[in-house]
Amino acid sequence: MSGIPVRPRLKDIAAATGFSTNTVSLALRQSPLVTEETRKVIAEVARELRYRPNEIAKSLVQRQTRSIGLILTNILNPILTQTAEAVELALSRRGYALLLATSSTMVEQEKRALEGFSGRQVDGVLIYPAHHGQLDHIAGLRRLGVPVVLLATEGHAGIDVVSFRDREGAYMATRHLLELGHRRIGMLDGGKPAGSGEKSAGYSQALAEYGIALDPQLLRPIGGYAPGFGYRGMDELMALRAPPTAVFASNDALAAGVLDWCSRNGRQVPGDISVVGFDNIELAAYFSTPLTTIAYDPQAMARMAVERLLSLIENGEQAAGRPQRQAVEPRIIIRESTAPPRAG
Amino acid sequence: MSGIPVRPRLKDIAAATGFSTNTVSLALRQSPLVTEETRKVIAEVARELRYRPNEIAKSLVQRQTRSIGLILTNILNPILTQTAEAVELALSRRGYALLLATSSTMVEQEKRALEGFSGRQVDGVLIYPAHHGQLDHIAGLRRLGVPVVLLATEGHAGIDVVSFRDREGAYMATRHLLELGHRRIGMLDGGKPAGSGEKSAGYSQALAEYGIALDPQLLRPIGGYAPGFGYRGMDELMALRAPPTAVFASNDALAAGVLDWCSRNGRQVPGDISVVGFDNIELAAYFSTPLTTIAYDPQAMARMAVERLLSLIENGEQAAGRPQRQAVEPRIIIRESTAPPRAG
DNA sequence: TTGAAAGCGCTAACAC
DNA sequence: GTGTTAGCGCTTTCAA
Repeated sequence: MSGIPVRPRLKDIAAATGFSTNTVSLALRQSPLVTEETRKVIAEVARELRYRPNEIAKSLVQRQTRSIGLILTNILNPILTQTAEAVELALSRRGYALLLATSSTMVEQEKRALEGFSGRQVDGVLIYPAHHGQLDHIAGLRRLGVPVVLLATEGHAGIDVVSFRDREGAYMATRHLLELGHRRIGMLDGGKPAGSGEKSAGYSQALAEYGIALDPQLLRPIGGYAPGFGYRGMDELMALRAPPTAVFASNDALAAGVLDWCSRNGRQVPGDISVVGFDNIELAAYFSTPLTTIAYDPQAMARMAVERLLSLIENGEQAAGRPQRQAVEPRIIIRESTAPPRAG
Repeated sequence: MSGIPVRPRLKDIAAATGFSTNTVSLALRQSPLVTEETRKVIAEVARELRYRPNEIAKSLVQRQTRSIGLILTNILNPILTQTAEAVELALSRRGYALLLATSSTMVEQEKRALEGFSGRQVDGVLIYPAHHGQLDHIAGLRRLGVPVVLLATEGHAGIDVVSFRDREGAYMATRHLLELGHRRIGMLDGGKPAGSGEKSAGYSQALAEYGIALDPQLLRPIGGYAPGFGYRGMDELMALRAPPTAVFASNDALAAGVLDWCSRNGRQVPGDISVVGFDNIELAAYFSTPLTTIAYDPQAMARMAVERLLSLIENGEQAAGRPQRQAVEPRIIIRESTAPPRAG
């Protein structure tokens, strides 16, 4: 019977072929320094032994792991899921491995994940930060020589960023409703640090351009992005003395809750109430009323971010000059959930 | 100004404190062999230098990386997304890092990912296989000494598995429709190797128990899981001479397409047609008609799988005895999309 | 209680 | 063309 299935090392191939480990190493890496013939012999034995190089050992000497770390707040958000998938694809195409961690939107957990990555010597980090206000620990990583690219709504001094313009997206959504003639427009903001978000800023900006004063009762922080929050938000919004004729929900799941509220309370969409979502999840086109929403291209975003990160890694980070900011533009997808308000 | 921000090594701390690298290593790992006092001195300097151990070097000598690899077919499937998230959580709690790869349901890509993991010396692998029929390369890994746990519908000789019973879930869905009185029940099967799946087996079994012959026209492989496939599947199904009174869609996205077809073609759900989905995605409760569907607990599944994998890793794999099979039971969530067929 | 030496599996520099 | 030597940053004997 054959030997114990221990992982063979270069040394084992060397012993079996009579060459030195160095020659074996060279041969296996297709070095032109090695004869065609020796290479064949060595390759053959390597195959027989099922040799697989130990990347850990390689990493130690080469001081690079060909792995990058990705930190997301959570993977459940469809936009982040798509981003993760696209990042993985782009990375594996380039021969990089992906280490994944989640922060649960907590800076402490984010820090821990970052330290873990750093200890594991990742060549770079892609991060969707837990809080846009607290980026210093990330900048610190960067200063330590680890290339970092932010996936975020805003930038930060000293760090590269690929941003999806939440603010502009929200602006487009609100503006669309304004152009249809709506003047009382509610917004359901699922963001955690309530109201502080980019989306509410875009909403406010659009209103301001139309000379409409911001009614704080219409801008509701609801504390979460699940459909149930949207449903409850509608309860509040529609209980107002002057309820809105249109609602901008800060993501599509919320909008699903809004649509559900409408159908359970006998309101037509878009007849009685117009609804705009955010994210353009796959199912948005299949809601009870196909949803008008804001779309990004998370794939494009992921590609840009990976591209930039790998260039920072491979062309020397500092050499790449000052931090670069790129953005993917949102666009509005108009479906059937928006229409002019009922006359009168 | 302070020095260059190079990553300090044990040696640097040794030089700074006057102790040997060995003592520093011991001290930093809280060895009782080292004096309280020396430990303090060393810890202090380590802090000042912002020392972080190089896990790669540690891995090389300890022959373990404290990382595990997770291979999924894709992350977009909500069930897999939830699984990935739960796996990440469970793992990070235990101090393990997660390497993530996707196979795109292609065995070749799966093999490549597996080799990548193996080269990177992961301590174990969790895998949702691309094809249940082709598991030999995975068993091979296992034989190489790498602990593996399958996330799958079926088991395989020689590999541990945590299975979600697709077959049983489909059986429950179909049985529910039969109990309501439906006798012509269509099934839309999104699975890739058409019709070969566990779900269609469960469907057939339920029919058989009711003495209903399988009508091949009613069991439609549709080639994908996106809502559009469900829509087109309905086009076919309802064009039959004897169309079904109920439809079992093999996932919830498909069911969304089915509901859409019904609303666009003037059929009431559940009045004219009953619909059952599969997966119980968050939005299923918010579809135009809240969807009756089959639910798992992906979190429980992930926990079981991680638990088992870590026990294989930490208690010595072979020692753990013969491969263990565990399963999470599906359950049916009855909402508003199913009802008895119209009389006559 | 601390230090010296060896070695994890590999690549890189330099001989020959 | 191929072999020898050293060393990546750490842990692990084994001495002292």
